[in-house]
Amino acid sequence: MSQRADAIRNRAAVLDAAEALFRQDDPGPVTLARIAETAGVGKATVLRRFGDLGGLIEAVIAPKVAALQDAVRTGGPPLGPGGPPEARLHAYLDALFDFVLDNHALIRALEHRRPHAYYANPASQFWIGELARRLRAAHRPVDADYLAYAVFTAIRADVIDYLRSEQHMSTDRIRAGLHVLATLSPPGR
Amino acid sequence: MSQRADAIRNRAAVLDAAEALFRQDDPGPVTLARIAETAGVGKATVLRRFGDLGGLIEAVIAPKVAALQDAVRTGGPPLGPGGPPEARLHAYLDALFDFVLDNHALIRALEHRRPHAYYANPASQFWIGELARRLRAAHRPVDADYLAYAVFTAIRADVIDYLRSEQHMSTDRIRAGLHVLATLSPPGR
DNA sequence: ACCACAAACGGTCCGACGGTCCATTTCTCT
DNA sequence: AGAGAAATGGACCGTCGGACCGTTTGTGGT
Repeated sequence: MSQRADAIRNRAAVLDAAEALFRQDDPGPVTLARIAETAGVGKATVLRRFGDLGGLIEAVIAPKVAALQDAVRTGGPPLGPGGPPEARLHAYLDALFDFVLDNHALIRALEHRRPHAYYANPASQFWIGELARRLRAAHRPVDADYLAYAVFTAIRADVIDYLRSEQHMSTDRIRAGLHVLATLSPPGR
Repeated sequence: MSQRADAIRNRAAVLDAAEALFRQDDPGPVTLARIAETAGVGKATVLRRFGDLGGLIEAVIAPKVAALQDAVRTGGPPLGPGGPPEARLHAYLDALFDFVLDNHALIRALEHRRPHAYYANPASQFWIGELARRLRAAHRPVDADYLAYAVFTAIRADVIDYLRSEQHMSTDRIRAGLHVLATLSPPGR
């Protein structure tokens, strides 16, 4: 046997506890000790299982990331393969935007721990790469790789949270702005 | 007399020390204790003068912010008032971009302490407001207020540092991408 | 020149945090 | 049931931002 039963149970308990804490309306500081306590487990158990707090957070979103990646890679069009490039780009933007809205607290935590690590994260790299691909497919005569980073940065959870809570922008307005950003093309002058 | 001489001297020493530390190529963690030690002063002196670390950092960039704001408000065109809207927008973007490059460590420190605080900062609000104004003046048929936030977010120091150091994008490429971002208009379909 | 007092000072202390250590407990296989 | 490996968790550590407070220092009035 590769894993002891209690270890598996505890692992799940920790993931559930972290998820629950981050899911709250205002999570406040989601600390290692709080997660451990909520899971009814010692801090060391959390760390041994996930390496560090960053690893735990990544483990919490991992299934959600995988689900979205599946939809993108093998789901039905236009989010999955197939369909007109224009529609694929917009469907992808919507999916990404919803993903950030759904997991904003989690993502903010990731963004906060060493920003480089957030962009370097395999999941982020996938989102950005796919974004660039779809921008290119939509034939935008621009530096698609840079624009992909710019658009991805525009959907950072901290930015969106700020625009919503402090600037009172509706999600629809932000979403619309995002689509415009990705639809823009240089003036033909 | 409103201020004692030694207080003034120490205040300057602290500002110089902080500036020097942040100015280094790789500042590493610029900590309260390190700033105090470099300035030859106790930590309490730093805190009493500036409230907290955030206040100190803001005090360090304040003169640079003021200088750029002066150039924007009362300098010669196209950065200052006057000139064609198109040129004014580009000159402003260049100035803002250079400003971030020059002060990236300082700005990253600000971004890192509660992202909301960074955007809410009066200086940031000025940059964003002016950006929206110039976007509107250039007659972009878009949500200028949102686009201003998006562009401002694209010149976050953490993002630019990442693109340069990890993605090996040249500053010229980033700068060009930025100009394109602000020059784009929706396709006329 | 001196003195008294407010202003400024800085070393020490505190609480919170992420992470490590290791003596003890608990599972699982035979 | 028993042995040994696996897992555990509370105590511990280093670091950080910030508060406290007894001591020192500048300054304006005499």
